[in-house]
Amino acid sequence: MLDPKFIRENPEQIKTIVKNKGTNPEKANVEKWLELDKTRTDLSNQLEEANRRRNEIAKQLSGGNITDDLKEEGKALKQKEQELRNKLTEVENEWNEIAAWFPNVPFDDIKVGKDDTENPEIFAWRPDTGEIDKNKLGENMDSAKYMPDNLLYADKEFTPKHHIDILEDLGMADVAQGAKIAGTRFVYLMGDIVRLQKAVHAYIMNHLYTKDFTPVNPPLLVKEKVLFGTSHFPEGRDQVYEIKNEFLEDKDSLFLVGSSEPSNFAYGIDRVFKEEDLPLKMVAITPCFRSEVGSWGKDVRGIKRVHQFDKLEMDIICTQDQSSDIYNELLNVNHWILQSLKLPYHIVEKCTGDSGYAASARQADPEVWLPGQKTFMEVGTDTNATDFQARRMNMKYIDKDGNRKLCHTVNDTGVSDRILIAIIENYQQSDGSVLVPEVLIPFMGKDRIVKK
RNA sequence: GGAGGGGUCGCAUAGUGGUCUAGUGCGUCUGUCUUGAAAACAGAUAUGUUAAUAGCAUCGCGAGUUCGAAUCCCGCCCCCUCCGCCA
Repeated sequence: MLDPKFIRENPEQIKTIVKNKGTNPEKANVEKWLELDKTRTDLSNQLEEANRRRNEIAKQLSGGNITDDLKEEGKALKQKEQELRNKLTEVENEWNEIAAWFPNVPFDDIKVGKDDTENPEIFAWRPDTGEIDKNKLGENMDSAKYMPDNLLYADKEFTPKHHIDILEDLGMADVAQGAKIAGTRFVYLMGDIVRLQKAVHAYIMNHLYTKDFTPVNPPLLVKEKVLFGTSHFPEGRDQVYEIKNEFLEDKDSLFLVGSSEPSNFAYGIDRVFKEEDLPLKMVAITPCFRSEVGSWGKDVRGIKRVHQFDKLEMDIICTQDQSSDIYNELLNVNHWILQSLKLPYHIVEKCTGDSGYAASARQADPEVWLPGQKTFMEVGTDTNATDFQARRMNMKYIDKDGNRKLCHTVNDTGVSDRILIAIIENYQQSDGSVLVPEVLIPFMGKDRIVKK
């Protein structure tokens, strides 16, 4: 949510942002909003004037000296007030509805681009030779030609396999049974792949504990306002599973979160933090649920895009001065994870056209190189939402001078289950086994995953 | 699912139709006093909105009665205690 005052004063800028971000201009209709805004102010002034007069009359009548004239005027005012309030509510609803579609203002240096093919690469790294010269980076996949052609950890040269083939050969994934009991894009993961997942989680959590993170187990079924708060609604409503049945205590629906981000940030709803208590650095490992509507024909093979997966997610509530540094700090966590797992990767900063997430003022995606598929796979997203989510969630802090200010929110994927794909495809061996990355061996209790 | 109690200004409480946006205590801030601190005394101390030190809104939420609602009616939410059921 943007500050109405800001919209009022910068309508042309909003139009540009709507265009650059590819937001539906019918929904994010600036002109219509401005019109409604005027009507709203007008109605609101009239209503306040009516209320003022009504209060005045009530005061005059207090103490029992009732006169019919004033009583009649009061009665008439009540009528008028009712009408005004109805109109105002109507206008305000529409006014809010449109404003809900205005995306956050991107930072000035964010590239204007049409889609992911124009995302600038800001960093690239491979385990054997280290960071790739920044001059060699470009857009999208331009650094691919500097990425390893072959598997870096293979015992000998062979044609790499797709992760799902490796998983099924090793008896660690059962897609067919998942589909049978829950439908397509549901999968059973079993055995060492699960142990590997737990190892990755433990490895990262131990690191984050030293960085002042608070582990959180949040609710995963939440009310609508939570998903509105993070801006998953209204834009991404179709991505979310709605739980609606007669057994809910509340009549309103609940929604299964697609990430712990909404749940974690909702911890700050209607709160006023003390400045010295910020940043509040939360980390949660939770299941995530996504309908994936609209991408039913995409990534159908394997576990890259499924309806349910686990994610280690970092969510930080901070002051306005802290968000940029926190954003970089989280990106450094991503660097640390991928480098210590010795996975080749690059990081792209999302251009306006690829940053569909309304709350985003800046976003970057770490993407791991898959030598077998000769492509990068997104494994996370670091997002600075500035005050966009905080305004929707009414999340504030009191600064040193006693002023109330909106918080900033920053969120980043630590790892999702996609990291398992990255590990398996990069560490596969000619005999079908998979090496365990060195740093995970103590957490895994073994150095290789083999067929039973 | 059944029975009862409760949600008021940071905290604790008072407040059953007008003098209540709201009293009192604690806390916090400022001042007086003091070398300084404490104590005592005096004053201040909610948020949102708006150009506004004026106005309006807000006593869990929503709707209603009334000229006028923290207070009355209706619906809902949340918390606590007990019983039942269950993971």
